[in-house]
Amino acid sequence: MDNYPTFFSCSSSTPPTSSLSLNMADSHAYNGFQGGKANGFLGLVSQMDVPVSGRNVPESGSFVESETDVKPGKKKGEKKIRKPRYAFQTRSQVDILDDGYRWRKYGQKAVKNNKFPRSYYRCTHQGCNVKKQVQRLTKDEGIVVTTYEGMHSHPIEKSTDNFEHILSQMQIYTSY
DNA sequence: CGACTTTGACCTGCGC
DNA sequence: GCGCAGGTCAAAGTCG
Repeated sequence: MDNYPTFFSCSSSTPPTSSLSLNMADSHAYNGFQGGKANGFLGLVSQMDVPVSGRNVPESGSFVESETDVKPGKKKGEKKIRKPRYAFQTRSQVDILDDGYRWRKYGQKAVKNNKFPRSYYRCTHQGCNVKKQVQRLTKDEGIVVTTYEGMHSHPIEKSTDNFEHILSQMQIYTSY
């Protein structure tokens, strides 16, 4: 289901912010994530409050907050913990967006209605349970959708120069 | 040799 | 209940 209830709050015609100061590398940036109260973060919206009737084709816009079920059922009787999930699109030639953290790939799946496989990564930092999915759009193979799940519980591991470059690309894309 | 990727199998949820 | 699709596991392979 590539149409998990995402909706893109920022349309291409209305760039949400002119000065995108997204800094996932810093721990205080988590607050913006966790609270979901966008602090100028690309019109971050909470998915749960929105009735999803019908599908929203991700044509434009770039950021989404949604929730996901974690724990497929490895441990029975365990409560389902829902972790917030944050997806954004970037225009990039490469799938691997180096955001400064170290990721280990743990799976890859072909998804329906998409000729590109989706890759699953997990943060390798001990005790850090953050996951991300990387997927390219069939519709526009220049766009990579990265979905983050969970919060990093540790500082970034290397320079974010590269990530800032990515961010600048996001900016370019969202302002189109 | 350790860290990481690859890849098929397995599990679970969901729609019919 | 069945089948499909998404998500995860884990063994084997690869690389520095």
